[in-house]
Amino acid sequence: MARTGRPREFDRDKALDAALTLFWTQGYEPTSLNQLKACMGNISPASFYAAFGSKEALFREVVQRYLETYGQVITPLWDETLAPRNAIEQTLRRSARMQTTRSHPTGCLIVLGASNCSPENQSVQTLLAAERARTRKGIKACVDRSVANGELSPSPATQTLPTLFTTFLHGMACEARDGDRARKLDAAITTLMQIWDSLALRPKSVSSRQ
Amino acid sequence: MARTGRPREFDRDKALDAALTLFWTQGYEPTSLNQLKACMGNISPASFYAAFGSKEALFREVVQRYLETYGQVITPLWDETLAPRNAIEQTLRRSARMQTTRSHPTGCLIVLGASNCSPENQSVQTLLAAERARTRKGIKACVDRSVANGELSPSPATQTLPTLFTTFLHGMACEARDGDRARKLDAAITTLMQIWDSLALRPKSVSSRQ
DNA sequence: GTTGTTCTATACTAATTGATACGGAAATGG
DNA sequence: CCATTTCCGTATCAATTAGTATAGAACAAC
Repeated sequence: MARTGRPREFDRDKALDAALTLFWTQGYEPTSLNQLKACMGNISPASFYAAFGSKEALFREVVQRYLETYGQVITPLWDETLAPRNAIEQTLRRSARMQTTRSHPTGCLIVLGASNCSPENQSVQTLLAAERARTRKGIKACVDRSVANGELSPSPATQTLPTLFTTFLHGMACEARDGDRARKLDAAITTLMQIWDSLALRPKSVSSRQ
Repeated sequence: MARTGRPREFDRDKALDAALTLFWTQGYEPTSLNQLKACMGNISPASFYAAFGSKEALFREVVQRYLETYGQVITPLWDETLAPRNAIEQTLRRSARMQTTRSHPTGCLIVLGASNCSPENQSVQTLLAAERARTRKGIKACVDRSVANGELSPSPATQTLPTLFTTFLHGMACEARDGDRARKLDAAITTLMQIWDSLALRPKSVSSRQ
């Protein structure tokens, strides 16, 4: 459907990607509209608000794009064709690699994107907290699935696994931001996964290094 | 030594504590001078700058105070009278409890205090990164010490332990901020420490729950 | 009580924040 | 060509940012 009127002069998609990079680097609040407009191709305030509505609306769109691209590293959590152990291991390894890759900002936008917020931006903080809760739930579902299929016993130790893996996953955001490389985190993941094996009644899946 | 002149009307120490709480909750950048002055007892701008110099100088003082109080939970790392395994376990358990205690903000100021920063405040970010590096070094020293005394073998798996524990430690800041309670993290720590035991050649220290 | 010192209150600075108003430019559809 | 639609550039908004200037108030020492 052809739209009438003067066409937009900048590439909305590229502008969104540029905003994603800036928000990922600095976080929500410290990123000013001036910086955003500059990195989006020196667009005017009018163009900005016409195309994206507001700073918060842009951020929400940025988070959405992040989840659809970089954030895909954690989708194994919801892939029931994968053995639960493998799903978690893949999630950790792919996150480690993604968060340490230098062709884009390091760390995780969902963990670090709005970690410093004044009260008036609590909605933004809540947005990311909800995503983290979703991840937590995905990890727990994998462990539950493994208990259900008899690989893991429903022991107290098993019940600590979701927190253990989630805490490590979120901690990688800090380590990646501080300069840790993929290889280092990946090696730690290998050691971490041994906990699973030590709790397994009967091994159902083998370790895979993608 | 008695100082001449009009004495200060507010309690500098209490004001510093109030600033600590505010910075801990919101982080460095989103915390405005107006908020600070308000929570410090509605002190005037003149009083603020006379007593603390600048926002950044206040933050540095706040970090110092944090390290001298709440941050003391990680001092076992440098206590060579403790068995290395015990030092790390104590550090994790005490951090978990401290970060989840509700009589003050949750999470860790060193991890979360300046995670969102614009370029002009990079010095603040660097300040906290240096502290995290110090922690990382302390954890590694414990593992090295354990290898040196023959408890752990210098295997590849052993060499991943510092990253493993550090990542988990820093990850707790996120989990605590998201509402996890001490008991939950503490249980995960119990499971995490089993990795150490599985790598130990000969157990030299027993698990302690403070 | 006077002097000297250090505090506080008020007003203010220049710069920046996120967001708008408005007029003109540039395209489409007829 | 014209009419309509949409976008862009500029100027601007009120509010807030970190930080100061100035004048006077409140204490100590003498």
